[in-house]
Amino acid sequence: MVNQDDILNSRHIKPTAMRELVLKVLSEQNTAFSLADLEKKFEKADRATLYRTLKTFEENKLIHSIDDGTGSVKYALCKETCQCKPEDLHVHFLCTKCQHTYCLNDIAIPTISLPVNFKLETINMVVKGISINCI
Amino acid sequence: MVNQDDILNSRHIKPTAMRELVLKVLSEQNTAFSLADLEKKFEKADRATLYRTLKTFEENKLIHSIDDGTGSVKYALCKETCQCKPEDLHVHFLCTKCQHTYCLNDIAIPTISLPVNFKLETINMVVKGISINCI
DNA sequence: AACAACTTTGCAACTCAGTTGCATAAACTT
DNA sequence: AAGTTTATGCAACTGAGTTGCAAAGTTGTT
Repeated sequence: MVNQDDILNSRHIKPTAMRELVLKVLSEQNTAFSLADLEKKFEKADRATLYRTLKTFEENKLIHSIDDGTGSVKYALCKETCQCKPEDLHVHFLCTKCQHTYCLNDIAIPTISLPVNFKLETINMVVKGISINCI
Repeated sequence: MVNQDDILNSRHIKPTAMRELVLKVLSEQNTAFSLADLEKKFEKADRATLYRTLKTFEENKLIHSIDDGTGSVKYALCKETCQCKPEDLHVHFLCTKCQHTYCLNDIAIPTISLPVNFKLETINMVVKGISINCI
């Protein structure tokens, strides 16, 4: 098993106790995680600290954020090699019943040919529907 | 020119003075419009009324909503024939400089082959980058 | 035209996600 | 160990979205 500190260091994030705990929780999830979800896991931690921890992780590409339209931004761990460039991006799936958001890591976002007057930077693609667990 | 009331009636929305005004403003835009944008256009109208007007329009598929990740949902007129089914959907473009969101009506959302355990209902696809007007 | 029934509007208030300032605590530097 | 930088905790605020309720407007019936 890979050491949490190694992961943090490899992304140039100083490993603090708080950050190790947050990383641990994130790596135990199989669906994306909101700030509110995270708060529930840490009865005694401060919302602002968790918020800034997520921001730090995101800035350093340890996690990526997903805007799934539920009103709260969710986060999920990036793959080790991820640089969050367009070619690294994948599709996300939001279950409209349980509100869980899944990373479909194996489904790359299709290439789009934009009109010439638009220059692409990134793409957010969220498929919504029902996950079989919820039928 | 098509009559506002005819448009409202064709979507089974009772034409009131307020709704005609909102529809008029919406049809004059070439980018998607948020509730806050709408408020600015009507110094004296109430936010809740505008909010409910947009909701009514959306429920009746006169407009569609776009979650572009800016934190405020935007709205744009549907094409006459639109029923907001997956095959009616198009890609949206958010300019990260001016925050305007464009409907790319001619770019349909590509078909995705989902894992068998997910049943598709709808897709939100937002391409982000710079519009040439903003360079 | 007058009445009742229903719909829309305006006002006020509230929720919740996200965010920031500031003081304290912890970690790092020499 | 002293001083500098960085992270954390608390409090407070912003802004989008939303709801309850009463007043105003609309529609249908006689």
